[in-house]
Amino acid sequence: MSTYDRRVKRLTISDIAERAGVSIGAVSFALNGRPGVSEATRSRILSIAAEMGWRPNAAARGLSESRAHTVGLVIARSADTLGVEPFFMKFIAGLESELALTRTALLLQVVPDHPRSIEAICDWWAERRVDGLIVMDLWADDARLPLLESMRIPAVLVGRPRPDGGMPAVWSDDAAAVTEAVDFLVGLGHQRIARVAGLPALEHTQVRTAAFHAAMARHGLAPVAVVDTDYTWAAGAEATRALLAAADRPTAITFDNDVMATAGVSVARQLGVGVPHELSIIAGDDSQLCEMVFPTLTALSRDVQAYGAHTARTLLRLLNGGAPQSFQDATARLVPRESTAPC
Amino acid sequence: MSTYDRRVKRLTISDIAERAGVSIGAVSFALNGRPGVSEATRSRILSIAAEMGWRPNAAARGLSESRAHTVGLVIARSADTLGVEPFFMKFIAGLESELALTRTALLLQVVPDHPRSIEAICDWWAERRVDGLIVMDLWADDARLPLLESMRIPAVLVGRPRPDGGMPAVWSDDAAAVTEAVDFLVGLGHQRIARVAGLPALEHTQVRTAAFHAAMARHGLAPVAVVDTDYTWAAGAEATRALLAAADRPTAITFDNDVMATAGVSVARQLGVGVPHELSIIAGDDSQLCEMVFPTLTALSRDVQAYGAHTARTLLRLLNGGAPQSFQDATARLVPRESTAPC
DNA sequence: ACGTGGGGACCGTGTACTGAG
DNA sequence: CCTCAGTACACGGTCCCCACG
Repeated sequence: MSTYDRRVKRLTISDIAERAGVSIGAVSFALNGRPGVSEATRSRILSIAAEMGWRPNAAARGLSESRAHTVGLVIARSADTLGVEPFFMKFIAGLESELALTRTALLLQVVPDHPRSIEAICDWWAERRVDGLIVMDLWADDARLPLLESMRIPAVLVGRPRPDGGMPAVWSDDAAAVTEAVDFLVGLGHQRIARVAGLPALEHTQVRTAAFHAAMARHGLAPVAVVDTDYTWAAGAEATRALLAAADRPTAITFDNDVMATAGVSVARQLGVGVPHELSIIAGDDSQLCEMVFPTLTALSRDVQAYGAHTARTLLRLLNGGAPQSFQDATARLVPRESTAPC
Repeated sequence: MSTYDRRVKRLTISDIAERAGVSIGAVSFALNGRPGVSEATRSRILSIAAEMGWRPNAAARGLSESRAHTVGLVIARSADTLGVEPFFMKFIAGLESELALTRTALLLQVVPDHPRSIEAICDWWAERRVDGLIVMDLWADDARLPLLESMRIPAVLVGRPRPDGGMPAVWSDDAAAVTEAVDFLVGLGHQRIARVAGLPALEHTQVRTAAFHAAMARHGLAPVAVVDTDYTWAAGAEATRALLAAADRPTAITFDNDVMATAGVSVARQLGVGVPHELSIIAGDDSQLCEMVFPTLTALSRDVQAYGAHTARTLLRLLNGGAPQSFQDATARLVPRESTAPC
């Protein structure tokens, strides 16, 4: 016999019905705000339910409604890189602030790679554990999208909308943000600018890289280099080392996240390259980290929590029968700090 | 009419039964490995189920078994501090590596304070969304514990076991780790040592502070100061500034996490105090962050993912009817880096 | 005819009980 | 009499149909 007996009698709707002297159907109607009960009965039932602390059993409700009142988020990254990226926790907090309003739960799965992410999605869907999904870290040619479409799984994409518009997306104009960073550096007199990019398979990396080339070209400049990485500190350090060792050393580098920008500062210091006077640095994500290093980092900043909240709202609208409707969030804005200076 | 029709016909157990030419009872027995079906029938049913990609409906199973196959994790911290602490994501990844083995899902909730954490727990339990809980950030006098006991909610504590032993706990010897740090500093010749602690309401902060006093006393030393904080970078910076401005400035400071230690390095530099030659610094958590700053931080390091995995395993054992059995994880070990030097 | 509330089918699984070979 | 499979009901809600005043 276990310490915890699963078979303890728990409060059900019939307890409420009995206590109120009505049928369970009446209780159900009263609680869901449907017509069919008088206002007096409804309020009596509601106060009894509240008093007894009754809440509908999620499994029973889910079975009856064919709705789990739960959405899923699968994150496909190694735990190491996840940990240092403040982005995810902030995003999740934003998601939940919105989900809580409709009593929708969030199921989370952290898996190391894409195949296992697909596996997790299929499992959740087959078991009807989730009503819909939030899909992050979109690849340029993402195997999950055809899967989601063919299985008709409601989902919101965190990233650019697809041309066909079948799924809603929540996104911000990465290209404009990158352009602002380039314009800012050129305005300071920089001509030799390099970009340390994130995972090349990710769509937004490609968008940003294209925008970087375009912005440079508009100023009649050629990029010193664009280096692909995996977002880690080590990769950022190595990229910086290579860039600073080359003959045509850049006078400014933009990094695709804050972690790598920090690595860049660190490497520059080791090599005796002064930041910002000999090298300007811009971080592609903003977080407390950017204010924790010396010099503090000029960064592209956005409200990540709001981003998460908008994502949740977009998914909920879809689940409630709304047509797929994408949402463009605010563009990241440049926050100048100490790591950038005139050239 | 919505794009997504919730009423699409989905595979159920009766589809499998029909296809196999048996009753649904036989299918259920076959899939759950119970006696009552012949081996030939069982394997035939299993292969048909696998071929059709059938998975039991979680709501139906949960309703029938009175078990959600889901556990909950409530994190009560502001999104800001959560973001910079790599600890949580690593811990979650560790939890899930273990939960996935038994197909148990993880429900996550991030709330800003304790009362709302209690609210979330009550909601989940009343709705039977979870079978058990993982309780982190224990307070010395934690209002959640009596609640969990009175409602008989299975839970595992991440922290020291309670004297009564009613709930299993997963913990590591914080006192020993702090002692090792003090011994290390004293071994380097330090006499004036200060401690920048975390949230004073948290139990493990109190344990560490007590251990700090004891270890110092054993060496015949009096602490320069023990400063309570809220774990944020700003608090760490302020504490460091105060300590370094005082007449009896410490020659070494231990910080309760990596973020504040980073702040300490930053403030020391601003004040022209050389690290490590004039000031040694030890970080109480280890992460990539400790290797991202200059000088790199000597830290108390542990395998946080394994910690999460052990926690999940302990909870699952309890849920499967095992007696509450606590688990002492490995003690954090000191990893010397560049931020500590002889005095 | 209309507002109100009772009775019961149904959602998909798990699992006693029952009965046939 | 023992093995295997079929039937029936429980789990706790939602929601439709219909009786009653």
